[in-house]
Amino acid sequence: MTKRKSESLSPEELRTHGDRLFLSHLSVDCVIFGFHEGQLKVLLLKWKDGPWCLPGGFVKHHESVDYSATRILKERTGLDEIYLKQFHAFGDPQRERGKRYKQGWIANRFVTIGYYALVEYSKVFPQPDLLSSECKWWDVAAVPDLIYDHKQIMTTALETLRLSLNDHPVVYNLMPLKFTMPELQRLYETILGQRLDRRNFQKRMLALDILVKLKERKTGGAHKAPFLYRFDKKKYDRAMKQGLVGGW
Amino acid sequence: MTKRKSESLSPEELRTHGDRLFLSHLSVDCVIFGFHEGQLKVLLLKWKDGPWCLPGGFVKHHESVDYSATRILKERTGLDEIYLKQFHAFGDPQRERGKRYKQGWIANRFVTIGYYALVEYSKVFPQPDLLSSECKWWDVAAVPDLIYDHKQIMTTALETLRLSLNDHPVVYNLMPLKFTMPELQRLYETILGQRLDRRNFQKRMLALDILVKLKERKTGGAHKAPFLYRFDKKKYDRAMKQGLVGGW
DNA sequence: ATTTCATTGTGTAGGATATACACAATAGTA
DNA sequence: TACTATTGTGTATATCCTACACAATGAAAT
Repeated sequence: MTKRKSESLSPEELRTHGDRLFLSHLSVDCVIFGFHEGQLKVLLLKWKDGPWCLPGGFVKHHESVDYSATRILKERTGLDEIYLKQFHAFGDPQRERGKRYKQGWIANRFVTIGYYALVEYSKVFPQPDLLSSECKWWDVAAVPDLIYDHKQIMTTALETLRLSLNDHPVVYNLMPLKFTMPELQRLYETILGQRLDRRNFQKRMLALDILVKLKERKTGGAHKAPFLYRFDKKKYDRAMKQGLVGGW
Repeated sequence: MTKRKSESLSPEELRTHGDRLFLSHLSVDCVIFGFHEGQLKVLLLKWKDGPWCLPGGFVKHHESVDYSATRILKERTGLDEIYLKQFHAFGDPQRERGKRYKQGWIANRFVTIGYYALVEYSKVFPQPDLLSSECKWWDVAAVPDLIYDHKQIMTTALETLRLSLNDHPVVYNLMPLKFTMPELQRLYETILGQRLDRRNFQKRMLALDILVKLKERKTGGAHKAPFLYRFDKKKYDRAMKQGLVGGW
């Protein structure tokens, strides 16, 4: 095994001899969530002349899988230091049925490891990769047909996010620096797929003791100006570590 | 690619040419939990002339990863139809440092997918595999040094189990058909690593509405004979599906 | 300038749930 | 027969969750 390999492959080389650079049979797919104008969004790629799919990639020979996910994320969004969490591996041999490539390395069976990312919408500049013609945000509620089992991967990611909301206030990573309580509530509601009581929501959020109420209000809206809040990063980090309730 | 391959390999063939039967770079490890005499147990293998490790194996070319885990479990415990859950993939390139094999297929880097299983102790007849000399239960609190990152894999499994206890009454799979409330409490306590109040525990368990109190008592103990309980499978299954509390 | 209206800010009462704690009953043992 | 560790059951309190009401406000409509 040579010590160093070419650090990049052409699309053609990838198809035929991806194993020069990457582990065989293993891929990574990222479900990248954002939040904008009251809607939960997910970042999708469109293959040249083909279907939509999740941004994904492969694992280099001497690279950790976590790092692969980070790298893919960086390539697609330009973002570093993102909240990124592995949530499930998808290992059905039929998961890629209908694959377009019948030959070469790329035609192999791939087990894919799913990660979801929470990013601040406004900071992202979507970038298609070499095999793609488009890279853009979609409303979670309105994603088109996706390739292979990518729809299921997305659904599982959302499900995981929804559950983790119970014990971890992960939404920090989706919100801008300053935000109003109604905006935060909208985010919870889209993730949970359920309306929440405005007053109880506020009480619950404040009880977490991770928010700071600012003096400013958000003006420009057509009604009473809501206060702005920001996260108290220290308290937020502590809450993330400890978990929220416990149950036992 | 030939359609059918030999369904088994000798240990030597596995070392040198495992890829005839298995996917490269991918393995499965199982953390098999049991409960006996008030202690949470985990099933470990000992390599011939080597360290202890988790029961694991590889993924056949046309087999789902879930099935691989099921197969490995069956081989080690003789059990079918077991509660088995994927919990994390471990993909650090350094995770197998100190590997004994320097050559051949087995020397490759492996990303491993962790599953944990909950089994009824009394039904298990531990069986070593071809590479192992021993297969036996260890107290979770007293497992020896394990190979590679297997200790961390076990810890992560336990952590996952502990958290899932909050929303799913998974212990069904660890208990015998009939059991007493103190026995059930002992199980919760060992999983959680924490003492619980006897009276509140009972109330909480009964409130789940998944237990049936039997007329019989467990005799033979040195004190007041406790009642026996069993799970109401229907209600239990419903509780497993729905989750327990919700939070939101 | 005044009214309108959707929205925000804040509080309270009631119910459900969790926690802390006490005493009687009992099966084997001394 | 008394003793002891354990089990069965209940209650009072605090805490949390849920449902709901009313005043304040800022832009838009009149």
